[in-house]
Amino acid sequence: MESLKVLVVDDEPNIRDLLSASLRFAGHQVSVSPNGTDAINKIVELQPDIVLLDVMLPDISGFGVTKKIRGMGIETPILFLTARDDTEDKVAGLTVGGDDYVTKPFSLDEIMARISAIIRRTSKDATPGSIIRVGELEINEDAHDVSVNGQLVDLSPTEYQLLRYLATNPNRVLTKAQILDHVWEYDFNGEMGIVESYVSYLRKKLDPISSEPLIVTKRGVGYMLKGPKG
Amino acid sequence: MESLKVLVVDDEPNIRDLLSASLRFAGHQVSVSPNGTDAINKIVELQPDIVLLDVMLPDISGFGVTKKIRGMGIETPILFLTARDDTEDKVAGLTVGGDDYVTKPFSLDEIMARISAIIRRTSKDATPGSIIRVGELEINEDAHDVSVNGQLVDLSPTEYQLLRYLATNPNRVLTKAQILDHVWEYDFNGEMGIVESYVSYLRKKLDPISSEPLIVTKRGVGYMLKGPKG
DNA sequence: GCTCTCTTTCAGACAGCTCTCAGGAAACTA
DNA sequence: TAGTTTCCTGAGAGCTGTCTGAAAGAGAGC
Repeated sequence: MESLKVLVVDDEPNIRDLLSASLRFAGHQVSVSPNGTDAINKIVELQPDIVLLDVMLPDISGFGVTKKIRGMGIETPILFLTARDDTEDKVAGLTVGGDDYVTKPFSLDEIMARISAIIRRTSKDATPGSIIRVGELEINEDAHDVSVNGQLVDLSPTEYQLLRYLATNPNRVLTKAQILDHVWEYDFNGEMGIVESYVSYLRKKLDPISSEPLIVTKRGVGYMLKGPKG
Repeated sequence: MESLKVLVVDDEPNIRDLLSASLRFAGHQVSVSPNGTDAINKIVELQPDIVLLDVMLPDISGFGVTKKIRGMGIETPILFLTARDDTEDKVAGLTVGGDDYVTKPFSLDEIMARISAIIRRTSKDATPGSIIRVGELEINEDAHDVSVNGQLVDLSPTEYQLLRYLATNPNRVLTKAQILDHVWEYDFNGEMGIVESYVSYLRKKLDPISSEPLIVTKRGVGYMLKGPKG
């Protein structure tokens, strides 16, 4: 994914920092905004490629912001951030066009995946296949499908996300802390043992099909997905 | 690695001295700070390339310092220093963006490796491969892999660190004391015999593959990794 | 309501690692 | 050559990190 102009709109500083740090690290130009009116100004002024927009804002709601800028003829795609218990149907109606939403608390990897998906859909010409291939492994992000040597593997949501994160960093050791930060929700309060458990689950499903173990343990460091060449 | 501006923030003078001495020796410009408020001032004033930040400070915690400077739009990467028994969930969240952490007690070589890694990741343009090559030896820092003449060698964490330290100083004799200081944690209380043991382990694994002994003993002085020339 | 799946925690088993020690080899010294 | 120092390496005790099955809890769907 090339460098994008991203606007992050949220009234919670923690969320803003988390998102802006991650997005900047991913190579994007990030601006932040704490409320609706400021967001509208920044959208008009900066013309971002995508807006991460909290629905619950102190002044104008995220919906209001959307209505306003759409009224101005601005078609910037929006990724809404909503609380989990917000009535989903209200949000669902807003995902027409290029828009989408994630519920709080989210995981970083989920946000990144959604952004990629939106950009992929809205950029007409380029259709950079949404397929991640690492050796015998193939992940189809559109279909949420995983196959090894052409054979489909049924994964739970968390298993899928974990594998996806590993697959986007092949031949690179990822610490349990990194995995926890990217795959689990940001308010997850548990221990790293859960990463071990899920790696174990993945291995049990993948290794019987693959010709050699895909996930290798680097003792004292972390885990690594083994790609075709070192 | 070129010369960097580094700020070391820790309330323990011993740690400050240890780190600043090593970093200066490595050619960096080092400033130190004993607490959070002073650290914030110095970060704003000096604009360091990287901050080594103890989490446990007498006034503001390392997290507080981070929040403050991030709020000012300062994106300097941070390497956190945390106690090993801090509940790990507190640490989670630190590996997003360019930041990272090490647990106390650490080894100097680990600190240096982390700094290199952070700088490598955050400097967009230059991607100086994370591969150390010395003669027939090749160390892939991303994969934590070691190979001799293309053949993979399986090393324990300590063996890896020792070899890495030797490989970053090829054709240069390193005393056992130096090795102990760099590879083992700073509160290690044992004898230098352990260096001999680990050199022995390494030789047993490397020499059967290499065409000539890689690690040579300089009797009465220390050990040296033999590079292609000299 | 019930069932089923998924998530998360936990504890036992186990392999691998760290570190010490001691006997013996090798290399200097005189 | 004999004595002394330094280094090498095998053996082993204890520890740590990892794996995995079991089981409780949460949530979705019927």
